Amino acid sequence: MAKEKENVRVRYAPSPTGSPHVGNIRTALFNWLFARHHGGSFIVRIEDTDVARRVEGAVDTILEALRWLDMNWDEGPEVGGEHGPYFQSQRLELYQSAAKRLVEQGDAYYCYCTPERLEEMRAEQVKLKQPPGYDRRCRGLSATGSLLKFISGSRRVIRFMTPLEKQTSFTDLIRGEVTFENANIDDFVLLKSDGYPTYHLASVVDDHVMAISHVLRAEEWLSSTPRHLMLYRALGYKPPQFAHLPMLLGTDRSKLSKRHGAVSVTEYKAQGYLAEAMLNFLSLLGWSLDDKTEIMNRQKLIDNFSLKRVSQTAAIFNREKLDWMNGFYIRSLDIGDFTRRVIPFLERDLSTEIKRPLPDKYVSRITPLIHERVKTLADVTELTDFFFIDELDYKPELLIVKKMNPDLAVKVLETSRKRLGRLKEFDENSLEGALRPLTEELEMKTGQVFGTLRVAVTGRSVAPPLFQTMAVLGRERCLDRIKAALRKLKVAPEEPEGE
RNA sequence: GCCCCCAUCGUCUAGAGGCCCAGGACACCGGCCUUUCAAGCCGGCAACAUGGAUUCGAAUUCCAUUGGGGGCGCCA
Repeated sequence: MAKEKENVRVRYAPSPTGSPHVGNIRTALFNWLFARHHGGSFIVRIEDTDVARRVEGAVDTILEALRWLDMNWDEGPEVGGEHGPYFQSQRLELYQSAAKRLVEQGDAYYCYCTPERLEEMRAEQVKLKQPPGYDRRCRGLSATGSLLKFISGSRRVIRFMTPLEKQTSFTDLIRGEVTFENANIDDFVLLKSDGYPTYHLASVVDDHVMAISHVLRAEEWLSSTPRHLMLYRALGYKPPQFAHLPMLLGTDRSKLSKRHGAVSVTEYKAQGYLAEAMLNFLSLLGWSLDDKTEIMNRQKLIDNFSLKRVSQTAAIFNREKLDWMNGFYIRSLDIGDFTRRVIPFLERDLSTEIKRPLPDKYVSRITPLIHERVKTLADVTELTDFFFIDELDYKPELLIVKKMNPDLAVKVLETSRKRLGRLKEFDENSLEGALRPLTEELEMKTGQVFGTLRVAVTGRSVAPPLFQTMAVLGRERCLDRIKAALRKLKVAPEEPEGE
């Protein structure tokens, strides 16, 4: 038992067809946590055996995602390892010789059926309401017949000769014993006509050669597991242990896809989610520590991760909870760290008319004001753009806050303008000292006075605390904005009733 | 159509026969705090899919039904 623990070797085997899906990364995370928990190895292997679907740059995107979440790999691209290469496209001979060996052993055969024929066959099966699957036409082909077709130039694949009887069972670490009737499994392709292996062959060969101890993959693979087991047996390999993780679904309960909005981790990063939050959130999709612990850092996750606590039920990716958790992590950042992380988002999203680079000192006076008010780093721009813009653009009506009228608003603005002009210091305390008494003097509520000022100074009715905001903006800017507001009020026509 | 998996609040989940007329979190709804918005604190709403069986006792075991998901490619 203890010996097995030391030999834990798991892999994340993405196919470079685009930017990685959160579900895909969740699978990577569980593999990574499992490896780290057991002191084993986490291997990254690129399954680039589909020439047609390969996407340029996808490998980099995938590795970048892993790096962002700080999931380091012990073997794989860039770092190498004893079992390389870690790109399947560079291991073709391995699969080809395995396939050939299976043919020689009588466990596989050449198939000359054309894609067109297979399509017709499938159409027919659908029409007759039969289960789709290869009809095994070439299975009985004699060696001579096969050779003749080959010489005549027909393209061919290698198919596995699936046993027609009995059943295949195995113990899934999460679901227990699972059994399949062999008769329901068709003669699947091992080697495509372009000489590339299918997933089934390649993953079995590689998992064996790379000494993978546990295969942790999404549940969508559960029904191909008997094929893999048959292959292990035919090749004389000892199979690894299997654990099929619950799927991640979209809000409509179907397999998570682009239709469900942001699905790639790269997008989440760009939207201002923190890697720490994403990691924590993903870890809770299909796994839990106990009945109350939710906030866990990387080390705590590693310490506690266990397949025994992985659920069997598919989970819906709940964006609202992610938002909450991201906000929680943001709030727990110290202000310097928060500011440092915010700057790239401001640089990216603020109007191009604003001079770059943004002044660090000014920005670091602003960030404390919205630190606990954002759910994502990208939220900051919208909340703070009035700090950077010269001319505020807003409707004059906005200046008439609740329980106010234009005359009162003018009064508030005029009075505060005078008062602010005389202030010695323009910091939070003196501002409060000067403005708070105004409410009594004018016999108004704080909401009326401060609300009006808020709009004048920020151009919006929702903003960070007034005195701090004004202090950061500075006297000159505040006075200019109050003047501008006054102008808006005097120029603005009376609002017609009932509009 | 066939095969496989799954089934606790809207969502993520705790629960491995009595501790559960079911606990936590998000969301939602109130309240407090408060210059707006947040944050924070307090409170509330809300679930064991259905039917059988086993048992003194079932959310927990078994069987059906229903529902959901996944798979059935020269894709992974």
